[in-house]
Amino acid sequence: MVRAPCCEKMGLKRGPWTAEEDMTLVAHIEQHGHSNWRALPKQAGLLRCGKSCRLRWINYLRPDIKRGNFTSDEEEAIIQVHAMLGNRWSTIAARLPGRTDNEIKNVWHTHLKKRLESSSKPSGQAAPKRKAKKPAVAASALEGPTSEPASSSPGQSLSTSSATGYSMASSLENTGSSSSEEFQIDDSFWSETLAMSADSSGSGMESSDTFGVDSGAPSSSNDEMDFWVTLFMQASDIQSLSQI
DNA sequence: AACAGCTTCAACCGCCCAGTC
DNA sequence: TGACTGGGCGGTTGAAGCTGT
Repeated sequence: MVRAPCCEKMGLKRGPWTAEEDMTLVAHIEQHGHSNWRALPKQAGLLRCGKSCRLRWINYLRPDIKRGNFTSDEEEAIIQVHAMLGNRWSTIAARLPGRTDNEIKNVWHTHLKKRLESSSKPSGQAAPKRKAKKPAVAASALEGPTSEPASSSPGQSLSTSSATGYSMASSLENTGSSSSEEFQIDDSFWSETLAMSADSSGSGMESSDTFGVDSGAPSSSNDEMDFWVTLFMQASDIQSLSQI
């Protein structure tokens, strides 16, 4: 089967988006929506392929995007869900309102993965050479309504302070672990968790929307995912209770 | 001050899957 | 039923910025 290339390369622009292109794209989507990504750039007069437009919109221009550093709660959530699901970035992103899969992926590879790796090593060789530093680069490029000045200050660690006012659901806040503590799954976790899941099965588990997110995804395909996420969150509650 | 090395992140690539004809 | 299309996802890349020497 001959598959057409995702977009004709000829004459299409690549690379960083200009503010003008951003404005054009946003204006077009606000006016017409994005029912057809492939046709969109032509309709909007953009010399970009549809995929590129989609990516730009999803990862950067969407009005509900939350920019700026990740809160420690968000980081914890990523670590925890990643521990269960692996590199299911879109699924993880669905649990973090305003965050994109791409952003989460980047944070994972640049911060969290190293953090976990270093924590698993013998103490002493852990810390990255440098502290996290700059504000989000591109956020400053786009003076959009949702771009907020990255709240980082020199020397700010990767467990970012949040100026967003956003906080994760209390289930995470109650885990009793500070942001610097690493999440670990031990045997007691699974025994407690599985026991609990047996109890709760069929008895109306809490909404799968543990983070207060409406992922918008049809439940059928995400049932399994939701199950594990919910399971995990409940287990977190168990652990926090046991620490009281 | 200049340079090299490192880090970050926006953007691209290619594959897969679901929907449509 | 199979071909085809469009959208979505995860992995990777490379330019820009930052830090250390």
